[in-house]
Amino acid sequence: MPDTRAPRRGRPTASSRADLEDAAAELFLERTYAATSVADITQRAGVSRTTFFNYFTAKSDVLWSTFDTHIGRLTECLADAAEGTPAMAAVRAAFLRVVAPIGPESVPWALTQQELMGTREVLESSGLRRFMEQAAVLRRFLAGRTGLPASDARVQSAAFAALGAVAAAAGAWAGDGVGRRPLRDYVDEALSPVCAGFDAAFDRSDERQAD
Amino acid sequence: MPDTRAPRRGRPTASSRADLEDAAAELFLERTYAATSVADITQRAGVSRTTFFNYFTAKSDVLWSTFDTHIGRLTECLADAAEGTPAMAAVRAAFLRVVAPIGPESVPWALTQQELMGTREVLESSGLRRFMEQAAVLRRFLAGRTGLPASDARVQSAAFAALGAVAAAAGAWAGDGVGRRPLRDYVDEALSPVCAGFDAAFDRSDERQAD
DNA sequence: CACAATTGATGTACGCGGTACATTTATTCC
DNA sequence: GGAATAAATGTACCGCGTACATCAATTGTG
Repeated sequence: MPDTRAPRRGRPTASSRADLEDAAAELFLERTYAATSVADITQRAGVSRTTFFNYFTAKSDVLWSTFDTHIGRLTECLADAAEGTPAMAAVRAAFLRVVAPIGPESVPWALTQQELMGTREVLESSGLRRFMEQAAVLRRFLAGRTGLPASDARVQSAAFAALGAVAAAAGAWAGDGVGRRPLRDYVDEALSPVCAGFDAAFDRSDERQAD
Repeated sequence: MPDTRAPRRGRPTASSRADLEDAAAELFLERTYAATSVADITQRAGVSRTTFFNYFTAKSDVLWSTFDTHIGRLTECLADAAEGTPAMAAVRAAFLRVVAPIGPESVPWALTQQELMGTREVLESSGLRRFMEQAAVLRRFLAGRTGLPASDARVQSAAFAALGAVAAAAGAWAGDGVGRRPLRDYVDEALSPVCAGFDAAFDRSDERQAD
């Protein structure tokens, strides 16, 4: 985003996130993620180790670069959702907007080549922080829409279920070969039944609350 | 479990997991989790740093000791589930069995005193590995019961939703004060709607599959 | 009782991730 | 030609986790 065409003040950036990502991807493929140190990455990219941490907050962030750029829009996409629609339907719409710009070509390597890179374990431990962050976003939204507390079990279940569906969709998307359709289609299919089911459940709870 | 009353062969254990847990709990309360090093813990417990890693594989494991001892039973409890019952009903029954022995008194400190100990963040990053492990267990079970592939979005959604409900229940349980009921009750309430909803959805998908 | 076998505890050394911070280099604005 | 700004570097450090060799205490056996 800071691709400010107009030259800003201080020293211009010599390297870029993309440079580091490329170098990292090469090395991960050559010797797996675990066997590649941050120093290795920066050495190949031709920068100092310190520079790496100017661009990423952790080694595992490299694997999540594309994800991180898109997922930030979830909050605003939720805010855009029409007031009248059921809560989970709004969640579904928001997710579809978020993943809309992700074409069939932009699959992260970390997903397609888990075994090769040995990233499965890291993806889990580092991905789950992100999972919880988005779960918190969804919980807040669902709480606002349903009137239930954010700590309510149904709210949390719905949030987790939605994220699980999206994760499953992403997995299927990455798993399909070159003939894969855009991610949006997978997410749509995965979320439909989940959202329908929970919206029905929330409706019932509304009735109960009205007592 | 290796509480073999009959004395085994080699040198007997001088310290114990419990000793280290106690020492750790003290220090976490005094200076938070982050500010406590493994060396601090072992020093207070009166053992060497190396010994810590004979009892735990990571510093964060201390927070999950009770959880880890119980959750291992999930797989067998699932296996015990009657064949005829719907898949998610079986999941619910299995979870209820797992948490049955957990009384109102055995709340882990890490949950009740998150702010004090500063464990929230660590609980997330270390807890999520466990979350995924159990999610995999549930996915395998649900896939077997429903005939769907373990990678199916509905299967994964159901697994995540169930775990989310259990997590929410545990949070509510820990959040309630001394008057809390046994964890079993919270889990029961949280899982009921989720399991009912997904079992219904799986039924519909069975019909569709029959086409 | 001596001695092997076993098993827990210790010490040492190291690699790596991540942080902090001071310093240098390159650019724009005045 | 400077300030001011911002990126890049160097250095030093801490703590987690691992590997591995060594020591210590116990049981069994001849």
